[in-house]
Amino acid sequence: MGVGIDDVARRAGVSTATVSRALRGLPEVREETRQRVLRAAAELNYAPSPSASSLASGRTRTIGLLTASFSRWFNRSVVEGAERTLRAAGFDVLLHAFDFLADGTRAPIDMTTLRQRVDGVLVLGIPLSDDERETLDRLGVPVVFVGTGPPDRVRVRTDDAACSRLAIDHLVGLGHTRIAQIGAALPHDERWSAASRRADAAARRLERAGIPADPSLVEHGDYTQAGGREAAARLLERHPDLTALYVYSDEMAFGALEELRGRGLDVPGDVSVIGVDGHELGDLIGLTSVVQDAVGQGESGATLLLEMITGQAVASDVRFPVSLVVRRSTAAARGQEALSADRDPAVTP
Amino acid sequence: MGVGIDDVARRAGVSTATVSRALRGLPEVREETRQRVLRAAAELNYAPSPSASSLASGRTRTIGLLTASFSRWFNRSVVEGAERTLRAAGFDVLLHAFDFLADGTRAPIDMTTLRQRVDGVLVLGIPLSDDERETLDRLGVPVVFVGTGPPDRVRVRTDDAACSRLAIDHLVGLGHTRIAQIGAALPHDERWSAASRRADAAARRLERAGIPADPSLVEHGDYTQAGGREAAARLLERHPDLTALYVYSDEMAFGALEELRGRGLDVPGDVSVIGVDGHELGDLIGLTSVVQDAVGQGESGATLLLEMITGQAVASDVRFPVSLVVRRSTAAARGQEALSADRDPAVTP
DNA sequence: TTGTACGCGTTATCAG
DNA sequence: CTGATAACGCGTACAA
Repeated sequence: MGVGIDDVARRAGVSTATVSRALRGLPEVREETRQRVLRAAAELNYAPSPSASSLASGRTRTIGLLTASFSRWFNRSVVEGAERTLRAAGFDVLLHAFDFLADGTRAPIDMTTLRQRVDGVLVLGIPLSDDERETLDRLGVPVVFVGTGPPDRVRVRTDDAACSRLAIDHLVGLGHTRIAQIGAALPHDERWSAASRRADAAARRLERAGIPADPSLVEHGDYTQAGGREAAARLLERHPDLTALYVYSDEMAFGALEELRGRGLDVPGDVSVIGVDGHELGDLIGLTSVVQDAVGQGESGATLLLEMITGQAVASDVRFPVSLVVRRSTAAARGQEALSADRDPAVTP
Repeated sequence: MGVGIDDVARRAGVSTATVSRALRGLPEVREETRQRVLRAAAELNYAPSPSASSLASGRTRTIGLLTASFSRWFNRSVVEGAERTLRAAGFDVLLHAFDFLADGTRAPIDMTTLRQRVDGVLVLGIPLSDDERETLDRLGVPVVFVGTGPPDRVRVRTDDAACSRLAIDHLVGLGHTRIAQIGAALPHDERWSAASRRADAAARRLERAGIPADPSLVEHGDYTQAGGREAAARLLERHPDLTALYVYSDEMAFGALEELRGRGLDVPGDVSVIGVDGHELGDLIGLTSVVQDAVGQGESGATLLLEMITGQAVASDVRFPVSLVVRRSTAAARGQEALSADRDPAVTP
């Protein structure tokens, strides 16, 4: 069934080898011959079989996209950017989404399913175990990490230090001293995750402001709204007197807002909340946030991967800038009202 | 390079044919032989080459997922459910996302890239042109439509009539008569899109309530927040006196809320708003909504597709139920306060 | 139940 | 610049 390369060859009056060369745009074909082949292919509505092509060439024109679930804004935004870039370059995208359990763990990823299937792999927001990294390496294809990744690999990420700096300095500038955080529990690779970089940077900024470190002021969520809500509940239980919350993602921050509202606490009257991401609904909800360009990180990661596939040398550590967008969810700590005289007095979202 | 099927055969002391049969779990292999093969394969860390396997068998164990962009909640939720189901069945997912332009149009989809690449196709929320449907058919693989699809195809969808019935009856029950709608402009297949089904059903319910049809009370968005906001602006420009808004997706409804707030209008004091979907943030924002199970629709579509691939007869039209969740964004029309005496008086989200 | 041998549709090598 | 032909690695009739 189906029309094959030799049908085209026969019709164009050339060999299959020439058809293959002409269709792939190789330079050693006379222009007139190429046109003849192109016409014959079009007339027969010919399209090469990807399996046969892969088998013979060893290339697949396919990229594996390993990502944590779309329930997280960052992941789906990165996927959007990466998919678009890869498709524009003629690559297909094989999607592997992984669900994390509530405690931050997940089932181990079986990389062997990708063997011989992809020309490269993009890993989004999933810290991999050493074992997983090793089997990934054994695939023998380029790998790019987006969002979180070991320092010796090609990676694209948010400037996490700047992230925490902007957030903490903003809160400190408003007079807050009882500042709690909602980060992320991650089973693997903790030192190189975005969450741990943010935690480290936050600790430094707090110290710099003369605020003593207190581990009990740090809780962990799973980057979902529900997880953020639960983490906020645990914090408020332990520290009813906290006045500010630095949350590592907008979605977790939304969950925290729900919890605060549920407890009858006013935002920002009683508690200021700042998130990270730049979620589309941040404006409507009035959430102050450190925003980043996630789609751009996807595009960038895809571009790097494509360059590696064509054998180019690439920058190994691309860092994306962040910026602060102040909305209604943060305000001066009690007793510091003067500082915020010019701010919108509107209350909870 | 790499270990092949004959390495395994040699090690297990059998032929390559037996290795192939044993590894695929075919019944005609003696159990003892199978174990020997399995052990040899494991020891050599063997995995069959997908390209070679596809080339020889004609099967790919891959599903094509055609979807409109993840910017829409429905799409990403369906993808989540479908991906999980397909992976659990041992199928890979090839992701093709398509961006719609603001006017509801998009670049034509080139289905030929899927030829010989997939065993089936899942189409999510993209109305296809006749031409696209035809080339899709020529792929010769089963196709399932989720969210929107022609009546003669296997499809999974929301009960759109119930959707509009719940929404309109809710608003009518609150005493509203100037009810505007934000639907979706779709370039192809308009008669069979979810939006047109909802529009038809809404018109019927309004008529039933004695409210005359007025096309100028219907606007179109692109299912994004920004599109919803713009559509709301156009409606309010034309009909400053409208008191209720039935929006075909929560995200567009969020955009409408932004526009209303921007104009200093109170929700639900001046205008009631009801959306559709069951977006995670509906609760925090206080949006009344007709909720549906999008993840379930993804799972269902994937299951149907898998059944079709194995040659089973399947239900051709699966309809998912919807239900109404009332929150703060809807209230009695002015002059009807008595009806809502028991409702939360809270104002704009 | 197992083995043999051919075919799947390209690409790449090497001559010409 | 073009053609002949050998891989590529596995599935599957057919034979045993």
